Amino acid sequence: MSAKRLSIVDIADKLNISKTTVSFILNGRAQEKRISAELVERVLKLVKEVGYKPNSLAKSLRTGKSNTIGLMVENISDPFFSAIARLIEDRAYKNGYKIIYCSTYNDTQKTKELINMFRDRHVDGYIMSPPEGIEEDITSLLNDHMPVVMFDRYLPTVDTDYVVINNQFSAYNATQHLIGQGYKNIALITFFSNQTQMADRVKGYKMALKENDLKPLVKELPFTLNKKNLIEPVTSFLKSKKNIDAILFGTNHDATCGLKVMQSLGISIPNDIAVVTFDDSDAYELHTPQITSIAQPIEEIADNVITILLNKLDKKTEFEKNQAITLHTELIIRGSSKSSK
Amino acid sequence: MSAKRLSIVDIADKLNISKTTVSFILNGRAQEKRISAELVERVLKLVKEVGYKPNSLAKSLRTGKSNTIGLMVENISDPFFSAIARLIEDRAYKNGYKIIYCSTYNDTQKTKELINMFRDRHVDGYIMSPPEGIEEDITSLLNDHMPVVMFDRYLPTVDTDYVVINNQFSAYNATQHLIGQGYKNIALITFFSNQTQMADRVKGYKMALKENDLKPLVKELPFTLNKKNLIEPVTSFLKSKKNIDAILFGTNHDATCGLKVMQSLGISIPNDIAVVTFDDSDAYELHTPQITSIAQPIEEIADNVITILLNKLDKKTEFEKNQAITLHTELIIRGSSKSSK
DNA sequence: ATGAAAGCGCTAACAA
DNA sequence: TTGTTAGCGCTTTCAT
Repeated sequence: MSAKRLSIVDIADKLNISKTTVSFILNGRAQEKRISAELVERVLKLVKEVGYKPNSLAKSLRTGKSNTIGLMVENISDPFFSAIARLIEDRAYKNGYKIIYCSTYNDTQKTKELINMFRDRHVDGYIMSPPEGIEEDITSLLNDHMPVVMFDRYLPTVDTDYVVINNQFSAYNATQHLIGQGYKNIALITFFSNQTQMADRVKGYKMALKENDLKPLVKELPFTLNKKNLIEPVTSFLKSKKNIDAILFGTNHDATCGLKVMQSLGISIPNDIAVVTFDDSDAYELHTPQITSIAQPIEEIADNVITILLNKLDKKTEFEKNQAITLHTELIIRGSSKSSK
Repeated sequence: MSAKRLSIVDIADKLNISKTTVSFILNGRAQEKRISAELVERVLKLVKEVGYKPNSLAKSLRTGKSNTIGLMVENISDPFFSAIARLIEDRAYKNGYKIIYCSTYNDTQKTKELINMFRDRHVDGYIMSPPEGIEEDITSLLNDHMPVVMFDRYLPTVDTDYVVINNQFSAYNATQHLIGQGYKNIALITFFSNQTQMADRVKGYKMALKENDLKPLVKELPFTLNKKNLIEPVTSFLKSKKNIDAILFGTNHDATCGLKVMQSLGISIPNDIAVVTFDDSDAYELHTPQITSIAQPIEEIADNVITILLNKLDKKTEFEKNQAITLHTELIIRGSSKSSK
């Protein structure tokens, strides 16, 4: 067992032909090179017989193409990102691409290093939910003609393809819904960031309030992997703001934590406080009462992202206009935001 | 911008030395090769200045090492697996390894192909939660001296390292807990598989019942990504078995689905039916009542897995005994399994 | 219609 | 102490 791995030369030698010929045949250029059908057949047969597989490293070194996509998400263990990752992975593999992935944890420095690693490994394209402060690195990537597709958020000063949702309207719409149900003291609890998606959510929320002459109240949380770190700030916030009658959560992470706090404080939903959150999840459907959520079109997001990237990867002509795709969310109204008044 | 990427020769030329010297210095063999500290300094300075990065493909081609780990999980969007993936990824990157990952969906054929892809890409080691029927492929990997670490389950007929939990005892213990609370008609609802973890869970469940002269009732579900496919079988099962007073779910996937069905059927927990499930999750803590769960030691699992693999990767001497690590779960008793009698 | 040979960027045995 | 050189396995130009 474990015989030395065969190389293209071995194949060529066994058939007493040159490795060039084998290479042409294996790369589907037999026609073009007018290699006899008979020879093609023999080569293919032997290849199958001995289970020869070209060494992809050598191939990559030579061609400069690695058939690898670098996928950088905020956190692979977040349900939103892992769902997207799974769908992207599927399509990528089906198209002959492998995925190298990593989580950025919104850490700029870490992301810079990761980009370097990816670059170093000659990934053919990048998919990322970028943290702030890496505009330069991305620009440098683009200058090297690397395709980069962003999702969930984008960098306003960098011209790339991206796929996002209509964050501002989604937040606006959700807030209007709460207002329509008679709530007047609506807080927004969200992790703090200048990233576009967050900025837009805050904007939409404030706009709805303004239109109704209500006062915004935003509680910004730090970005943290550990929900435990959020318990304390959320608890003290809820304890100090007794007049809040509704909350909009900016992400599922924030909401899950917020719900736990409300549970432990004995706050009744929606009687004491109504709840709406970004991102849907089984947990919200199972919750009593069920939680109203702003559901992102996960499949559509993943689909658009990978389609755009595969397209760019296909064409030599990479001088197409970049695409900015904005998808729509669905406000799923459930018990947590029904008026109790 | 986007100047042609520098190679080691460029560095050597600029300094009028040979690329060998540069290579030695960059690989920390300057001492050993007694290269003058002064030269080392000059090289390092230039390298930093121009931002030279060795081409890792070329390096891999030459050394046969890719500094890549292949990670194959059942489904990256499952919270259990994505949590493990995140932790493994972290440690891997900290140790200079990248991760190529994929989801197997328990599909044997797909997994075979993926193993070939990984092998093709010269990953240095494998981490996987293996589906059934790939014993041969793994054996072949082992014969080629590739380190393979399994987790969540293992293949009884293949001698590899693996990290699992004490499934049988965990199921036994949970079932005993239900019995202790006075429940007598305890069903096990789980996705069907001959994989070790599932077989052991069923075994533990049955053993507890037998000890108490109770009758087992196992509802096997198909493996499916889409929870919708489980709704129907679970619903009809619950409708037809009116005398069930408690359920043990085999995975979080099954439980989440089961809870939805119970919700829609208006089954009260624990009054009508008590519930315990494998795998803990925020959703269960948020559920009303909170769901008793068998919590797996995620950090410990990930930690052991990656530690074992990194060790193997480090040593040239790979002829150490394989490790079989069995970790313990924690039965977190909550409202869903408290006696109502 | 097929082959020889150069070279992708790197490491390491061997020379000097 | 440093350099020469032969590959790793593949693609591709240029010959034949």
